[in-house]
Amino acid sequence: MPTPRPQLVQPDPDDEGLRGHVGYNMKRAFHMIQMDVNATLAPFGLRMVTFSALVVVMENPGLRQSQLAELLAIERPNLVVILDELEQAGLLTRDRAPDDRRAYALHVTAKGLALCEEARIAVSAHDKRMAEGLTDAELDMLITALRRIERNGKLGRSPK
Amino acid sequence: MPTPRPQLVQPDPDDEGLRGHVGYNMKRAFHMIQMDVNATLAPFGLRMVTFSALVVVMENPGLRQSQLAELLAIERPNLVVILDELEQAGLLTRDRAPDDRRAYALHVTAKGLALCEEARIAVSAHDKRMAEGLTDAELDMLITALRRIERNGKLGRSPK
DNA sequence: AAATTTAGGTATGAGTTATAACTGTTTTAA
DNA sequence: TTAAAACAGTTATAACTCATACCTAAATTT
Repeated sequence: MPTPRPQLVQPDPDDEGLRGHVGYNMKRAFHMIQMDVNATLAPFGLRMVTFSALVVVMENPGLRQSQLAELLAIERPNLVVILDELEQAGLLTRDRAPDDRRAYALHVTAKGLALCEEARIAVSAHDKRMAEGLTDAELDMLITALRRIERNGKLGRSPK
Repeated sequence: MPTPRPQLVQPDPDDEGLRGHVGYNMKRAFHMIQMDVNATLAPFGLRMVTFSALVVVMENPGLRQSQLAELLAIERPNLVVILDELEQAGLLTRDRAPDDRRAYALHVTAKGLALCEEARIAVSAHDKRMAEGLTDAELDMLITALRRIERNGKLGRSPK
């Protein structure tokens, strides 16, 4: 008696088989964060990357584009349009570097500084929202673990 | 005396101003994981999504496409090409559901099962590699935190 | 029986990331 | 002191992911 192929086995299907993998959970969590942070930054005319660039330039005035690309782990060609966006919005300037006529020294404008401060408050609120239910210690450990994973990934790829 | 604008302030520029935000750290960590897991799965002809789909179908035989899309948080249109890929590779089948002529019941083939088991071992090795330096307890907490964030994001968006 | 909903699919557009190659400038070396 | 190499920024482009609108066939509702 050939048993017919079962069509519906699980009464309540689930993805628990994947939940043990870090990558799967992180992909889903990151997707949520990305949605939320972009919605948070939209009123400021910013995206996650442009916000990141703005903060780093603000805290490292005079930075070169290549340095910024290196810090943010972004390819230089992609950074160009990001800076175009920020420059056009009047949030930062590309000043020619006096000692190297190839390079630009990046500076945040007063307008950029003000917007960045406001956006930062909004992002911090977003952080708090997304981390609801986690203790401060758990949050610290989360960030430590994420940095550890990033570092492990770097070590694995191209020891340079 | 008008002071000239400083061009290089930080001797060693950094992105510490962003490191306090969960999203920034997660983006970078996830990027590393994605690189590594895709490199890990490439020899099997799989990507992160196709692997995920394969595992979930394997553990929930007879699943409908819409159920799979729901479980993986993927839009139905995007799932189509993923299943095309897996079906063409002979790893799973789309069997017409006897009780509903619109629907397909998904099943993993013997070939798919074998490949999936092997790929899983490779992915587990990848997990271990990426989590090096974290204790089991820390890893558990990381996953718990990620699921918490995912859930917080879901609650925030579309209460449905 | 007509209207609505559902399952799967097609087509398409937006957004992100990566690569190759180019211009102009600086540095290194012959 | 030129010639070669390296570097800063840019352009163009391709691959991949994700989302939306719309279509068909079949089921369900009214």
